[in-house]
Amino acid sequence: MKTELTEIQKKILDYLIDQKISKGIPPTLAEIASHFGYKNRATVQQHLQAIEKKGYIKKNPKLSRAIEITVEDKFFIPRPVLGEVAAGNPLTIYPDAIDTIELPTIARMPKDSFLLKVKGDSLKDAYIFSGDIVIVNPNLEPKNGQIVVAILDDAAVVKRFYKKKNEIELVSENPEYKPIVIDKKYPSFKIVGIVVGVYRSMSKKAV
Amino acid sequence: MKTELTEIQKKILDYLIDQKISKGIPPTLAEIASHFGYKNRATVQQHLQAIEKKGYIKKNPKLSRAIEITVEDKFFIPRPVLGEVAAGNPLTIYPDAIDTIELPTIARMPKDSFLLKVKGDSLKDAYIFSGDIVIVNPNLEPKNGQIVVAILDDAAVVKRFYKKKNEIELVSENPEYKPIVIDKKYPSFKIVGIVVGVYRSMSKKAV
DNA sequence: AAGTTTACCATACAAATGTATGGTATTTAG
DNA sequence: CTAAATACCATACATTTGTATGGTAAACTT
Repeated sequence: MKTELTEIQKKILDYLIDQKISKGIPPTLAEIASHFGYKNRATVQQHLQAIEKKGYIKKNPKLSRAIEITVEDKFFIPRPVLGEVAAGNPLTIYPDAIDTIELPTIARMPKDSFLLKVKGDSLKDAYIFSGDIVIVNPNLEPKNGQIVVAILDDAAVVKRFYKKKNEIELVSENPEYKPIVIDKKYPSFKIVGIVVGVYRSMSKKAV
Repeated sequence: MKTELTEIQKKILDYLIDQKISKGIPPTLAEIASHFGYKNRATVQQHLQAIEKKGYIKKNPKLSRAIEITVEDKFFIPRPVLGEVAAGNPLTIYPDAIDTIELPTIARMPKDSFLLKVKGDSLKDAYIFSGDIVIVNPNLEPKNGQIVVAILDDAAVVKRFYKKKNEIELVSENPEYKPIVIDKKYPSFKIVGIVVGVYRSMSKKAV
């Protein structure tokens, strides 16, 4: 029953998905109409009916915002990964998203936190591997022993954090890499955030 | 400004969060009222006002379902972990939740999927370790090479799945453990679901 | 040329929704 | 004891929302 969508229908479906990611809730007919410049909701209504007929969404009648997205392959939603971060030697951070990963379900990012893809194996004894996605929270104070993301001379690293008297030590879990020691006042050093979780998608294929 | 919530207010906030996770959208006043057995929406309305006053939510006036959860420390949402699952030798599965973990909202799970805590190290070469939380989707067909959760004689295991002619082979990544071979018709064997993701919380303290 | 699909508009309406106001009973704080 | 906070109820009302119906115009079948 799944026919192709027309261009406009595709745009509306994209908008539905986009809203569910960014706002957390699907829009109302009025909001869709306003976004696309339609002067009344009936137009949207008819588009939604067409999209539903083609099997991409399911509407719960009478209830507001009750648009369910039923497309199987939209189950996983691409989210931008802001950059790669080196667990071993520093890597340059990318200005924009370099990649997207498929995070399960239509989910909202925790406020203010972001994702980084780890490259390198220096944290392998902390069970973080190349390709893993770390969830970074920039609003927490790092404590000794926690794993942090830091910027050092325009490159980003993921290391375990230790605060000393006048300096900060960033150590790798992997003994092959030596600790980085930075003076606290070193200008081009900044803690980006602490790693609050590690996520790895297994959906595509086996490792 | 963040005063303590009363018991009932806490329950309502929990319900809001829960609905946002499971249904994807916040409930309407009527839905909340019906869930708690209130005979009219005004009661809910007053509770929401109280919760908003205490700074836990933010309401967008006039709009339906426009309840935003603003609690910073609700960054992580408690989710029940349904049981432990053995990566090495089979472990008994628990009927009810054995634990809750704080799952970041980004790693939110596809509908119907659930969490299991891995115990044992037989999958350590697939980078899954004891204590990790696996996200299990019961609605996907397992393909060869994927990591699945299976029930075998009332115990659950996490293994890599291989389908043969008349039997199914469940292999560990760790060479110390031997593959389990099951006849396809073996009665007390069932694939529970496939592992779509692995999550590990790093927030509490360093490993 | 006639019919179908697509893409809009306008109007109308019932139900859902949020909100305002006032009331009662119980508990808690001063 | 009095006042305030809490936890409900009832009623009322303006919007919002979803939906039904009918109409116009362009594009594309057949």
